[in-house]
Amino acid sequence: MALREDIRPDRLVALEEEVLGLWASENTFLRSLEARRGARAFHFYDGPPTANGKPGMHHLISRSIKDLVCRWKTMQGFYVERKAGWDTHGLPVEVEAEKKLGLAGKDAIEKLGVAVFNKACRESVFTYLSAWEEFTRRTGYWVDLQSAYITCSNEYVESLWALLAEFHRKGILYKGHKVLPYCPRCGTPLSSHEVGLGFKDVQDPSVFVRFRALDAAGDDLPEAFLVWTTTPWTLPSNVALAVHPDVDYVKVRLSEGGGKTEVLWLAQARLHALKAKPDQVTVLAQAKGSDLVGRRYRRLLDLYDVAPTPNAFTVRPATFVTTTDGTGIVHMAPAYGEDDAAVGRRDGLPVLHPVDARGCFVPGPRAALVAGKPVKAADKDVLRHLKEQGLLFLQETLVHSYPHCWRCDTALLYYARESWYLATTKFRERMIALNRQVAWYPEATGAGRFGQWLENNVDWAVSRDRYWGTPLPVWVCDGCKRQEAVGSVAQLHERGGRLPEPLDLHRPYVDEATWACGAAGCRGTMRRTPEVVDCWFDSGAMPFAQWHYPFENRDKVAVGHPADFISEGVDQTRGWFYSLLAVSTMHADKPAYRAVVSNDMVLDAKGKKMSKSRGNVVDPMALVARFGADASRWYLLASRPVWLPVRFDEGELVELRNRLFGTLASTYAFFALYANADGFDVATAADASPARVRGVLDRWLLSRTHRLVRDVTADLEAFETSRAGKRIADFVVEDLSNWYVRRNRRRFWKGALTPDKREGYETLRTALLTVARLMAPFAPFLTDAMHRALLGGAPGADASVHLARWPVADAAAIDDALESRMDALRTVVSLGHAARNRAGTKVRQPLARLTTGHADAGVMDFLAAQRDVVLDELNVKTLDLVRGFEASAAMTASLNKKDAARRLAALTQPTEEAIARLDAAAARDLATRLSRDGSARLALGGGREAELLAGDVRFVAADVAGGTSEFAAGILVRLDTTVTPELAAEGLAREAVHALQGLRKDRDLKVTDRVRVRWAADGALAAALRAHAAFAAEELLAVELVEDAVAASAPGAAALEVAGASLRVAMEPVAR
RNA sequence: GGGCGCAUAGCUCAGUUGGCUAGAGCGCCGCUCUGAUAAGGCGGAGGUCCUUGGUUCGAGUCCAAGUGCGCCCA
Repeated sequence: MALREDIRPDRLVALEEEVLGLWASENTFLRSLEARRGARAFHFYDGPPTANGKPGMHHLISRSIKDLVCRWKTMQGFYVERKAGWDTHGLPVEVEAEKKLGLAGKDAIEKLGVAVFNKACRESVFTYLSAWEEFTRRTGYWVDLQSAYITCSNEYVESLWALLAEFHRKGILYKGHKVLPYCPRCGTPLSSHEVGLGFKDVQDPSVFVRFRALDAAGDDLPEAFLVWTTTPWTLPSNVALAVHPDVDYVKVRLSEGGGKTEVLWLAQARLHALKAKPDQVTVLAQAKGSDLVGRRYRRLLDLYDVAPTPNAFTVRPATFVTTTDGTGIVHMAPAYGEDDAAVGRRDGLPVLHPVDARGCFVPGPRAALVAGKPVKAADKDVLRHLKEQGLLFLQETLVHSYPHCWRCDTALLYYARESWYLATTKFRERMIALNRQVAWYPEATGAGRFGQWLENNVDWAVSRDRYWGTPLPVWVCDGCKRQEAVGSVAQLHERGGRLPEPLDLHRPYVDEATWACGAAGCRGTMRRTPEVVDCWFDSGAMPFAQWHYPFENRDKVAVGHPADFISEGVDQTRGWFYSLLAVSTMHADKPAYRAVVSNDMVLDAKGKKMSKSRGNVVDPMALVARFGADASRWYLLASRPVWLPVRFDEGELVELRNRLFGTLASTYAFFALYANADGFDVATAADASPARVRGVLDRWLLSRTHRLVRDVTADLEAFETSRAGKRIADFVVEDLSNWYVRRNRRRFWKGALTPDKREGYETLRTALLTVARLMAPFAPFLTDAMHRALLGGAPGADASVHLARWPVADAAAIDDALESRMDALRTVVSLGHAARNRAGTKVRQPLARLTTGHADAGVMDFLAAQRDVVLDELNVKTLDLVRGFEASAAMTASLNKKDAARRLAALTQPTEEAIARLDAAAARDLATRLSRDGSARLALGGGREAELLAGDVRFVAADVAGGTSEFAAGILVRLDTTVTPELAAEGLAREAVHALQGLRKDRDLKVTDRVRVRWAADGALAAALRAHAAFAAEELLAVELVEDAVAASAPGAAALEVAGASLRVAMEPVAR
């Protein structure tokens, strides 16, 4: 069966469409799964994208990684289930719906009705569903969309309820306070995204305040804690101080002018904050922060009542305290700082929040100082008061970046609000331990960014005061405040909660389910707390919820959790990567994944983030339509490690398509063309192996192929996709195309299908098949077309590369010696070209002699055996191999530091200098001694001496003689550039053949077409053609080549110019 | 402001445990080859390996500080 010949560089995109058609009609993806059913599973979790935005480049890169790994593992024999998912809840969906409905703010939503609003949210969720489906199909991302999990489905929500109810039962889910950025003018909290829009440099007070220390009995001590703040208005709400437990603190006596002294505590590293001269400061005592924990102090400002708790107005430990500014002692107001609130929750501190929704202090019996004032305006009143009380140590101003409302430019305040939390801090040590079991790529993200984040873990604020999300399944009694978590629809029904049909586990329907509290003496009603769940909880729970666990599929979760592999962008570090780990740790005390690859961003060519406002967004579908999914995927996977940012540059994509995919396709096309011409039938071809193949070039290519298999497999095991990709590209371009095929052109072109030629075809076919398999996970389209063709093009899907097994390297096929000898041969050829170039002699002009030599006997023998390759490549008549030839050149020597330096150590540099000083004769003498004795001593001066071994010194030709010699890599080449009349005639004949080949090409003759040629010329050209008629006829596939007068009107007539002379020809194809 | 990462030729990137006389591809200039190729070959121009200091016989590589950029967080 003939090989198809239309796999060509110019048809790459068309081939992709064709392959997509095959996959659709043959169900190749499902077949690839079926073929592995029952095999060992490789578990993969797909992070859910949200379908109410269009797919972008960042989706293409992370999906390319996922697809690569899943296809590769499938080829390795694993069963890799790929269940898709859709993220459907959350604020972005609500904002979209608000826009669509023309609503502004929560009041408008409530007025319209939550039912109508959530209906709009649900409808908007899949706005771009078809775009996503087409993106998935066209880019070759193999994922099961049919069984995709959808986070807003009743089943999914019910699974979340089960988890949340479990957490509530275990005491992990609780109600507390959360500090949110809040605009006092607009009266609304802002999301972190909105906060990011409004940072401005502002001038704020920077003040140091004395907190008077008390002893255990509550009596004043003659010392104070020195504390720094930029928000004096929060001082009335102070309830504790914080120190870092591991930081060194000192108690110092500070002498001011006039014999005044005072005693202060602060961090040793912050002593300079006192702005005192060294002789004014005496250290009285030293303590770790942990030693100070529990110390009491006198309340700074007693403006508002507060219910004291045991830890109130004491020193607390907190690792967020730094010594980069301030005093290392931090004032804590849990109502106004998230760090403060976290410590407050941990240590049971009261929350003092005397500020109203407009940002003004509330009235109070002792609060005249600030009551009714906007908080920022109260700063100066607070400071004046502290100064009067002698509590203000130092007052300055500071310019720093502070968030402002992006709408009205008001400085934001951080306010405490009620919120539900997951007590992740209780699991911090477990999460850290479990994270250590995870293989992170790159490693630094796991240990660094993620590890640090875990170290500083705070409880997860898991509720949102919104509408479109998983309803928090906690019902609270409006009488006795008793809480009940509901873990399933059935439980809800058991309690008497009723839900309207059809079932929809969302607001407002779930809110309608109520029942009598029933607690002793309570006549209250159980009502659902109105919050919905942070959508990160949705995605973090997907290992369980995607299977409607624990209601169904317990067995699947038992074996499929944790996943073997997940991958997303690095921006998910604190998103999905965290929520997965947190939920898995709390529920199952397991990590959620064993290996995670986090890719970096796709930036524009200038290194700027792609954004709509900048107008530099690249549409992945447009890219794929122009350059193909193969090239686009390869570019993202292999242009650099995926965990570095990509600067997307179209020019590089063009280069990649041309160099790698163009070369591969044309290598295939070359094979198909000649194999078909010879009637070589791939369907009956055997796989080539070194044991079967006699040709050196064939054995060499197979050695390179097996080495490639070995190295690429190792690269992929380490998720080093770029390393693997570069190896493959180098192999395809350098080894396969630029050497093997180039060297085999004549072998395949000439003559009939000899056994040797068959071996060549089989070798090339094996190499192409292997490369197709190695490349298939990266570039699934072209490789599949090639693979099917190379297996004979028989109908049926089994020939798909995606059903093939990943190649296994045969160590016995890897021949180091052969490969290094071939390198030497290629060096000889390369040097020969350089010599010709320098001499200004075209390769078409034959030359008589090339002389070369090499110290290694194996290389010499190889060069002798392969002399025809050299002669052909360089168009010379004879190759002289001279042993020791390189020694005849004038030489300089240099120290091979890599090998010698470790042994020579401190003598390295003197030795290097001594060797560099050797003249040509001394260098040759050293070379002689080293090659004869294997070692030599070299005097270094100063009575020192270096012992050198044979490999320690490199010898380099110092002086290349004229334009005829070249030297590199231990090989010297000398070219005899004399052109005798005979050689000139042959050169001329070749010029004529070249011109006639051009004519064949111009006439669109097939490579295999025979021709009949008549020609006429004068002088040297005529003589040359007569002398080399047989050669010319063979090259031209001329059945007849006769010298005869050619009339311009003759059929197939043309006038050519050859080396300045005129050649008239008539060329006609011969009907076969 | 904090954490993490990155910084090597005009561009994109290699550079493994320190041994470098710093490489590749593209682009540029010159020459050349070609009946597989959107290619290939040979040569050339182009580098304070971000800066400063340190460790070492020796630093692109290790350490410290700084600068710039990116991401995440505040």
